[in-house]
Amino acid sequence: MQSAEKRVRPLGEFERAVLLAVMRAGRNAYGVTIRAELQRRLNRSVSLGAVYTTLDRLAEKGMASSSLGDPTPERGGRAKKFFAVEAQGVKALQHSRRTSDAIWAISPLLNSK
Amino acid sequence: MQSAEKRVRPLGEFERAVLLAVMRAGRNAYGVTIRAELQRRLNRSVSLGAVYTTLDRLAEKGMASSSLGDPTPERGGRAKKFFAVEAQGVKALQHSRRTSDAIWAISPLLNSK
DNA sequence: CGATTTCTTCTACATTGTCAATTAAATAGC
DNA sequence: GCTATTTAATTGACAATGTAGAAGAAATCG
Repeated sequence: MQSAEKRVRPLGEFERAVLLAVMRAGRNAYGVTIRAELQRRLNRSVSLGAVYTTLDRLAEKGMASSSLGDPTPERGGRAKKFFAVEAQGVKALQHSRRTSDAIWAISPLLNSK
Repeated sequence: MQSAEKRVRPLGEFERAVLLAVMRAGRNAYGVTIRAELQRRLNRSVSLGAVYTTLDRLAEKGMASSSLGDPTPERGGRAKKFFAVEAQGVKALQHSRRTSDAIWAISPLLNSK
């Protein structure tokens, strides 16, 4: 019997970047660090709002999860909300990776410089 | 003196695929062939409407151009509208390629299997 | 002409991308 | 206890992209 192919919801490009950034940031993945990672990598500025919005949507889709951090910062400031990539997220990323490769493979003229 | 960095408008992922498909189809790039190429590559169905809409948007942005084909088909049927990738489109694709690579480089865990 | 074929246009709407502005929670001082 | 200050998260909005399905156009054959 064949698996029903749960149709993995496709990821937008920014969602992908965010998910990967979360992965990258590891146990320290929360708004500010994620944003920093994104800006560094994408080499452009990204608003925190954009990050949170995307993070929330990813969470809704079950690709990421969040947990409130210990409310014991060093010097004031609201508690952090940490994010983590869920199994579905990894799945989606892998699928996304395949699609991305397939797209670039369409025309060999543009391969990695 | 430094170039003003004309800010290359970013390409959405589907736009990218379409542009590459046009490139691929070469002198025979028009709705039907482009769509076929996309479906084969992306391994999923794509409506003609989606293709044309995207093609038009790319043209508006100056990344692609079109020209009406010779109105002399074999057996009825409206004339074809051929598309070609413009210099700006190539530029955008290259830029897009770099960004795409940068994104995947964020977390090495997902690299090409 | 009218039927048929091959294409392109349109109309619509869902999803994503992105901010700027607002609100919340914490803590150090007074 | 207040309140200024700090660090984060949440909202509200809107633009850009993704994607179809229905409708319209142009050609050719009988």
